[in-house]
Amino acid sequence: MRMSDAIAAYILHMMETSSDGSAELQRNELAGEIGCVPSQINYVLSSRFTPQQGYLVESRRGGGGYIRVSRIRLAPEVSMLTHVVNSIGDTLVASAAQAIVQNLFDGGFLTEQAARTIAAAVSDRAYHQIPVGQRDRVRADMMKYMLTAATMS
Amino acid sequence: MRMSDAIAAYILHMMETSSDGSAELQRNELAGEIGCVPSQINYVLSSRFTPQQGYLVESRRGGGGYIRVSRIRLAPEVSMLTHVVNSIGDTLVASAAQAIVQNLFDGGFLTEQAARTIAAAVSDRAYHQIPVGQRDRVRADMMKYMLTAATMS
DNA sequence: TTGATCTTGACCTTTACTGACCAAACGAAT
DNA sequence: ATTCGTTTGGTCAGTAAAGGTCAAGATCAA
Repeated sequence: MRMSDAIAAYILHMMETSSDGSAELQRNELAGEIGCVPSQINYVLSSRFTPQQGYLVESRRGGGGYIRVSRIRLAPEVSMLTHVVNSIGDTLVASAAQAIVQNLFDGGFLTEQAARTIAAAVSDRAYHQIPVGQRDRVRADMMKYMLTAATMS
Repeated sequence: MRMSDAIAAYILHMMETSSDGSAELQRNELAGEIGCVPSQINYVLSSRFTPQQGYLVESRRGGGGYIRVSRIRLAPEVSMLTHVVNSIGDTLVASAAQAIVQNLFDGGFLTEQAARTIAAAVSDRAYHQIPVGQRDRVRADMMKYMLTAATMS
């Protein structure tokens, strides 16, 4: 198992077991327990706990410093999908697209069938006929059209 | 025996003997064992483990990367979708795509949200960045991937 | 012969990991 | 209040470790 996955799992577990659903940790201590360099914690936070994936990360340096990770509170349905659509730029990489779909599904904004369908439509394998340099643009378009349509249900 | 057949057989064997019916492999390692170049694994996956043939391929790059191949479980009630997927050729015009979606929705094979989503993804508007002559090919691909994904649960 | 399928290798993109160096917050001494 | 050492976390560039793409050539089958 990748070390990054172990770190992510650890943080997720902390979030699940804590009373308020957030994880509060100390960077050096966690790095010591898991056995990695401290900066890898930052790598995991920035690659797997981004706002687009539905997480909020706050931190403080100095004595008594901490890192707190919590799930972003989800807004009402229509405004959530609209907000996500508006946040998508002209291009969208496959991994970011998958994260968006996962987050919307977790938040209950997409049915399982719709989520699976969208995930398939934005996966890299669906674009093999399209030149590599253009895929992310088409994907962004596709995602916006689909989420907009999903909103109207 | 062709090398591609050997690779396909190897993957199939992995799937049969694994506990969950899926094969998880590392591209370079498998290429080394079988004695072919790594990229041939991709060729085999894209020619013999397509959604139309009933397989789902997922992969991840980077350290600790992997390729996972699994067989799509087909429930009796979704044989309709399977049949539709198989009946789609290499190209698919927008009007035919809309008709297919409408029929599947009417038949109760798609939820309303999924139907709206798919309809958006195969509508002409979604393809304005793609050269006209290529749209129907991409659309056919997109439709097959989405319907295949929609059959899974 | 000719079109489809197979094979290969050079080059590319993404993801993971590490460590040196940086920046901020705290607290005690002045 | 200022200074300064200590304790945190932050950044970034480099390296390594995967898988992906593409086009050219080889082989096979009709």
